[in-house]
Amino acid sequence: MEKEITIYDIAKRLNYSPATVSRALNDHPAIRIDTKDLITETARQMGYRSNMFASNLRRQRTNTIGVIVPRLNSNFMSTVLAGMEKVANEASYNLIISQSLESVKKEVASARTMFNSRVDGLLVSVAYDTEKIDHFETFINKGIPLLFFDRVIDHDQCTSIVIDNTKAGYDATAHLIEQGCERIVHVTGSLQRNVYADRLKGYRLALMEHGLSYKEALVMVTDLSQEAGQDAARRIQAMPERPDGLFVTNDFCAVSCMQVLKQAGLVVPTDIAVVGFNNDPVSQVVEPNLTTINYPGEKMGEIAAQSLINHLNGSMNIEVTNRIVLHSGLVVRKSSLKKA
Amino acid sequence: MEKEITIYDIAKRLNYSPATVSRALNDHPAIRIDTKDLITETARQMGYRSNMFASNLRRQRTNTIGVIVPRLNSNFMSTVLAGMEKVANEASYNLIISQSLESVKKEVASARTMFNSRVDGLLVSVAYDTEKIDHFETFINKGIPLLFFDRVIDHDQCTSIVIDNTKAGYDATAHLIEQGCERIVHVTGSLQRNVYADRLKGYRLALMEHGLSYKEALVMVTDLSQEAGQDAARRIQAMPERPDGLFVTNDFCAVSCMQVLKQAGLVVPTDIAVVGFNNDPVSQVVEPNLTTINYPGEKMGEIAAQSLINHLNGSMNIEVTNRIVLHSGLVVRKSSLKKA
DNA sequence: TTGTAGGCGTTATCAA
DNA sequence: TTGATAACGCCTACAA
Repeated sequence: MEKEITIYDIAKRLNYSPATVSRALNDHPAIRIDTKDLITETARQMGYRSNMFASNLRRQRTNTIGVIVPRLNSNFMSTVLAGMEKVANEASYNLIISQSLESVKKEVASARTMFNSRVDGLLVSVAYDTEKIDHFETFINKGIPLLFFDRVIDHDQCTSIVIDNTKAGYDATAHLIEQGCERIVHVTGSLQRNVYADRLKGYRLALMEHGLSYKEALVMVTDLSQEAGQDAARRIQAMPERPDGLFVTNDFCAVSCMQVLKQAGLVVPTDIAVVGFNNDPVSQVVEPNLTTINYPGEKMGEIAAQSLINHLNGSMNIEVTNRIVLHSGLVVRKSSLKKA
Repeated sequence: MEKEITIYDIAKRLNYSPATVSRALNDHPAIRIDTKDLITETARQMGYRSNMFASNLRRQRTNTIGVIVPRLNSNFMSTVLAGMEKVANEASYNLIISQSLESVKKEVASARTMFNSRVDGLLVSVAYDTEKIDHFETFINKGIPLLFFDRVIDHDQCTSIVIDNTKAGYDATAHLIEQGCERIVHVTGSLQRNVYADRLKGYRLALMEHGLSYKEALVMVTDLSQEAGQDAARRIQAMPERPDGLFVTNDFCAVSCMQVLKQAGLVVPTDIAVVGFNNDPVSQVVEPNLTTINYPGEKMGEIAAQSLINHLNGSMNIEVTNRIVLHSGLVVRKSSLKKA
C-alpha cells in the first residue's frame, strides 16, 4: 500500500508553497495560469487525490446529501432515487441512502447517523408510523436544509415535494363514478400519512359532488401489501351488497386484489371496475390492464435533489417555497372501462 | 446557527483533558466507568456530535462503502441494495450509491468519485459495455477491497458473488426440453457479461445433453428492455419454422415478449412455452404465470456487504475466497407447462 | 487511570 | 501573485 500524495509533496517537488498548490488545484483566480497548469499536471502525474476529510474538516461542508426512505425496493422509490442520483451526481454531490423499513425507530436512528455524517442536506419520505418529527428538529436548529417528498410532513421551514393527492383521489373516484359505479371500495394506507389522507379526501369529495353517500364500511385501511390486497378481495366478496368499483391506492396491492377477485369468478371491469395508483409497470401486465394514476417518480427525485442543491448553492431558498406540486394524471386502461 | 460542541468544550466543562473525553466517548477500556458515564451524559446534554471528518482524517478510514450499479430502478437491483443497506447499517457503515446507467464512461467517473471519497471498500456490478477494468486498478493498488456481484469480472484479488448462471441456464432449458420443446429461442444480453454468457453456456449444454442441435439463429442478443422483448416476439413470428420454446434471461423482457405473442394469437404454453429469469414480481402477475429462475437478490446484497465488512474488520480475507455462489432455482409456473 | 502534545491534509487570513 | 501560519476536531504514542 503506497503512501498517499499530499499537496505538500507536490509543493516540495515544484518548490511552491502548499498554499499555492491548494489554490491552483481549486481554480483560485489569483494564480498565474501557467503555474496552475504546471501544478495540476504534476498532481496528475504523481497520482494525487484530494483528501476530502481534510477539506471537509476545514470547510465544514461535505458535499453529501442524505436520503431516508421507507424502503428501497419498490418500483416507485427506486425510480425516485434514480432521479436523485442523476442530479446529485451531476452537481458532484454524493448520496448517502438509508431505509427506515417503515419504522419510526429506524428512521430516528437513520436521522441520527445522517446528522453525525454531517450531510449538507436531507431528503426524507417518512415511515408508515411516524408521528412526531422531533428527530428532524436537530437539522432545522442547525440550519441544515430538510426537504420532504411524497410522504411529507408540514413544517414551516421545510419544502415539500408532492403531487396533488386530493385531486388524484378525486380523479380516480370520479372516473369510476362516470363509468357507472355506485358502491366504490377504497383500499388505502395509514391515514396519518398525507398521501393516503389526501387521496381519501379526494375520494369523499368525488362521491359528494356526484351525489353518492360516503360509507365508512367501504374504506379499508391496510398496509397496502400484496396480502392486504388479497384480504381486501375476500372482504369485498363477503359484503352483502356487492361493490361495483374499487380504488386501491397502490398498483401492486390492486393487482393482487384483482387476482383474487378474478379467481373467485368476478369479471373486471364488468362486475367491478378497478383503479390503482402509481403507474407501476405491473399495471400494464395484469389483465385487464390497470387504470391508474401516473406518478412522476423520477421527476420527483430530480426536483427534490435539485431544489436542495439550489438551496445549498444559495440560488434558491427552500424556506420560502413551502410546497412544490408535480403534475400527475389518470391513465385510463381497461380495468375500469365499463362503457365503451 | 449555534456553535458546534467539540470534545474540548466537554473537557473544559468537566475539567478533564480532551484525550480522556475522546477515550470515554469511544469506550476505551482504560477509563473509569463513572467518568465514562459522566462524560457521555454531559456530551448528550451539551448536544455534542462527533465530527466524522476529523475522526476520519485522523484514522484514515471512512466507514463508508461505495456501491456502483448499472441502474437503481430495477426490482432486482433495488432488492440487492436493500440487502446491502440493511447489513451496512447494522455494522454502522454508510452506503454511497452511484449508477453507471449501463455506460462505462459513467462507471469510470463513479469509480473516480468513490476513490476520492475514500470509501473503505467497493461493491460493483459492471455496466453493459464494460470491457477493461483499469478504472478499478487504483483501488486494488491501494489495497482497497473490491467485490463484484451479479455482473462480475474475474480478478485475482477480488471476490465475486454470483449464482451459478450456467446451471440456471441449463435448468431453464432442460425444463423446456422436458416439456417437449424442440426449437427453443434464447433471448439474452451482452455476452461480454458473465451472467449472460454463462446462461447461454447452460442453454447449449442442455441442448447438447438432450440431443438437440444448437442453432445460432435461435439466439437473440438484445439489451433486454421491454422493447427488445416485443421485438423478439416479432422475430419469432417471422420465423419459418415456428419455435415451441422461449427462454428469456429477464422476466420483464419475457413478459413484454409474451404479451405481443399473445396478441398475435399464440397460446402460451401450448404453442410456445416460456421461461424467464429473476423471479420478478411481474412473473406472478402475467397470465399465464411465468416460470422463472429465482434469484436471491436481497441475500446477494447482504452477503456482498457482509463479506466486505468482514474483510475490513479482519475477520475474513477477501483475497482468499475467490467466488461465492448462491443458491438459485427454477420456479415452475404455468407458462412452461405443456404437459399435465 | 489520566494528561501532554503532535499531527492527519486542507484552506483562509494576513502579510509580503 | 505567492508564502507563512494557524486553525478545523480528533486520536494516540508516550509520559506521568
